[in-house]
Amino acid sequence: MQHFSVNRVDDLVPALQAAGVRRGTFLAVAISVSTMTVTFAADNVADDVAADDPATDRSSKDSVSADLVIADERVWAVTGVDPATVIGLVESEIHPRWIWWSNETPTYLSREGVRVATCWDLAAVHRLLFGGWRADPARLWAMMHDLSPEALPSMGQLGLLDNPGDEGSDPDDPIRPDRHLRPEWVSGGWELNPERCARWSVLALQATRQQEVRLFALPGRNGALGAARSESAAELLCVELGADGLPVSVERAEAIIGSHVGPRPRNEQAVATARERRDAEVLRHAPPGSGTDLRNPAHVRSMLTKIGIDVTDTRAWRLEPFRESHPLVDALLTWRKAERISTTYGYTWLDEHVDSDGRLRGAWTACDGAAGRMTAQAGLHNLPAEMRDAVIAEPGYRFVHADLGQIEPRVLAAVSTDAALAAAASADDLYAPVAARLSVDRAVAKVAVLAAMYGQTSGAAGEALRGMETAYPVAMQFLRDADRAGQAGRDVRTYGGRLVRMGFGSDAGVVDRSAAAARGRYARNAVVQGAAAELFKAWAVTVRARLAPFDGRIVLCLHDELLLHVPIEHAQVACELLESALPEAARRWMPDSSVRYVAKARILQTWSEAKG
DNA sequence: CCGTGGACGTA
DNA sequence: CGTACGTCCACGGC
Repeated sequence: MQHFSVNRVDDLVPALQAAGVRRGTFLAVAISVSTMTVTFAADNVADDVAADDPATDRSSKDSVSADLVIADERVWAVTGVDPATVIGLVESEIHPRWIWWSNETPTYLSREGVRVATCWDLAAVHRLLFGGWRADPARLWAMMHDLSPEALPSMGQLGLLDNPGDEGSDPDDPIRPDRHLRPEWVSGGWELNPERCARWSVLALQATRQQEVRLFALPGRNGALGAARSESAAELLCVELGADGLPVSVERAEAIIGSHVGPRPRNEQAVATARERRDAEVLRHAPPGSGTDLRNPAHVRSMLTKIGIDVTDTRAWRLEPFRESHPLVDALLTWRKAERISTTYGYTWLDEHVDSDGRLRGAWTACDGAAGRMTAQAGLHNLPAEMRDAVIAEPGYRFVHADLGQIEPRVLAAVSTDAALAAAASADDLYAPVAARLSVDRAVAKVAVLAAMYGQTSGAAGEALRGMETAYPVAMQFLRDADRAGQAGRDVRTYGGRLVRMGFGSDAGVVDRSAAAARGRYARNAVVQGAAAELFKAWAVTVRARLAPFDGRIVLCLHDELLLHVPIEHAQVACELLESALPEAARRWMPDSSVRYVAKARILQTWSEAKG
């Protein structure tokens, strides 16, 4: 291990370069804040290639074997120098592909003002390979070595006594005799000194090689390696989204909130008074003696029964037809809307999530536990359309917005390799040629396509659905296969290789018919929604990379929608970049380019101008 | 205190 | 007897 201290840190970059570390080289890093240490590990044979060039991708080589014994990784350690500064230096001089266990590392780096372009996020790739969401190092390592995650060792109150796999072994070895990671290493022990820190980065490098082998081994998943890189970059994007936040005008937001629930209350008493006043506006229409708690659905339901409205639940869409029947219904529905604003998107929400710099910040995750869509907290993903009027670009900036048009049926065409549906995707409006093919109205065609993807069997879709069978048999068979797998409790994988677990729960295997049908729909939807999420993230991280030179930032990702915040002078180029990044990302996601994807980018001042 | 179901916002 | 998620609320178990 080469060791660099304050005096010799300038030699680090030349030493890395001399060892063959260059652009795109896998470089595992571990940061120990407590000992002010950062260590790097790289393969001894530096045969990595430019990260973003699919033509020279590792997948074209056959040199990766299943037997990954790494005898002599190269390791470097830097102590006594701010780790983030060191990493920032290597990033700007070399631009490696950083390897780390999870996005905790880029989160730390971001807080220290350092952002990197590319990485390999072991946790993100683990979620891809094994499904679910838990991806801590111990679990990741265990599953990578085919050890049961149920047998994960724990620290335990009594130390070694309750760790039978650990007798007589070396506490300085991070790997126990039973091949599990040593718990006391995982939970911070690796930070104790530079030697341990170095071992920790070597383990990350080894885990990466194992993941690569797993990805190559996925049958028929040429896209899995690209998905691993894309999902890793999405983790970086999520860190940045959380740090940057969404520009919001507090003044405008308060005006919108005020229009529903009145001005900002001055104290707790005023909150209660306003609430009672809103309640009274509904209850004055209610018959005497009925339940008075509007927040209790059971009370509301019995109240409605008393005025002759008998419903199974009190959801808005169910009550909507009765709006004219009785003034109570209209008052109730109006109350619900105001109550939503008041509780979820009211002044409290504003105070808690919009910082003094006018940025709405929430935590982002790059994939949910199911099909792999991004999620966001603090209401970022379910902001009422009305509130988007308060999402305003800052002075000197513009929003640049685009969404992926009809992304799910286009992705279905691609992943199912249905040539007829792919042909329909060549149109700006995919549903037009589908409607022509089925000899139905566009609206019916749309319902039929969505019904096929979501597993809906009732309603108006039935007839057109039969037309789909003859017009697009390949896509329909693909969906049916997923449905059957789900019903049988068999796991499915998305195009990019993400495992969607179906064998969950205690009742796996023996489920009643409706539960089996629900699983079928879940799987049917997951292979489409999940693949669409992969393409979307590939697009988003491509935009992130291409946008970097123009001081623009992605400030919102919404499943098929991107919102950029860009200096005015760069808004036009960002607009073009959003559109040109789509075919680039699609090509990387899936080499076969027979399906056309569409995105129309526009320059906006407020998000609400995007219509919706 | 915590999990569950109803309700509703987004895609 | 269309999918996913986040958030708030009331309830009922502990």
